[in-house]
Amino acid sequence: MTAPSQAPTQACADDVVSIGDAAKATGVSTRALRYYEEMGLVRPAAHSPGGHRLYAPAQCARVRRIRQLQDLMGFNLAEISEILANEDRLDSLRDEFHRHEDPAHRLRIAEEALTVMSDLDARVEAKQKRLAEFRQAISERRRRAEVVAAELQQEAP
Amino acid sequence: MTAPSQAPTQACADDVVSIGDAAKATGVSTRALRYYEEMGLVRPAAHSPGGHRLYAPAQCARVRRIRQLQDLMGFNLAEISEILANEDRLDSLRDEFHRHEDPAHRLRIAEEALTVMSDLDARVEAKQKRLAEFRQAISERRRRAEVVAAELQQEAP
DNA sequence: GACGAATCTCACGCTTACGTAAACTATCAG
DNA sequence: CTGATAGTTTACGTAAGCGTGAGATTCGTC
Repeated sequence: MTAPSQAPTQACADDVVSIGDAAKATGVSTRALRYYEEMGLVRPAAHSPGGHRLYAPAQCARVRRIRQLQDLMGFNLAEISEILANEDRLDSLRDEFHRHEDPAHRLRIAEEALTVMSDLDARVEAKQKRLAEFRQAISERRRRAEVVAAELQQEAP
Repeated sequence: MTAPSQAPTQACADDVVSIGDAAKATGVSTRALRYYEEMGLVRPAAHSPGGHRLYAPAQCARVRRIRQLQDLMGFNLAEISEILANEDRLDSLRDEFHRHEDPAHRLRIAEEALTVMSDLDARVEAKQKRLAEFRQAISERRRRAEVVAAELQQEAP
């Protein structure tokens, strides 16, 4: 198993930053970082001997991803947790794929990846559909109003 | 001004129901109904002499609309409040439109309706756009995986 | 090694959207 | 008129997603 961004690896030792710098780099508060960790969303790449959290670029990217899913797409942390789990699974499947040569094995991996992506997609599709319907309803009323307005423009210019 | 679903009219006297029946009819709790009222989203059509809330079909429809915007589209009550205000405004513009014959006046009404609808649409468009981008990203990865899987199918059937 | 800044771990506070219990009152069947 | 049922207000409880100290440690710098 290899969930890259989430793995509790002892870090590449290099380019890890403190929680404060990670916060600045991602635009979230240190409190939020600790909260995400508590919720199992992002674990520091390592800890200093004294117990301070250390974040590698991968973790910062993960945090930015979390905010994206939150702010821009309106998922809650529970949903985000599942989505990230799926994405992590995809990454690990990629790794596994490249580590094996056997076509039959690769096929099984590719197929699992496809189901995971279907799951991800379905999750979003539902949300998107509602919005599309809503916009449809608005745009219909809008077109009718535009026709009326155009007619009135002719009548009383 | 005529905001149909929201007007504190003394009701059509007919077919108004108690809060309990309104709750059953809309699928929300009585607590939620009182909360929506407190937040200024839905006012009962009338009250019984003893002070009990009475809901007409229009209010029930409004409540269902609220849940739709909440559950299916992920708006919070503050946003919903604004959306409903816009929709109420559209309704009252419709009424006003039909009460006046003057083309110039009608044109002004139609134009305001158009701006209100633009506002409503813009609100949703942003949300929808994010979701579309997300799905796009997924479907690209998906297509690549499908190609790989197809190739492997050939190789090891 | 000392000192200020940054982190650490509790731990309580805040907002949203209600749930839930308490103590009364209104409505309706009989 | 009498319950039983349903409704009313008031008010505290809850889960999510952090904000904000408090008091103790640790880090980086001189």
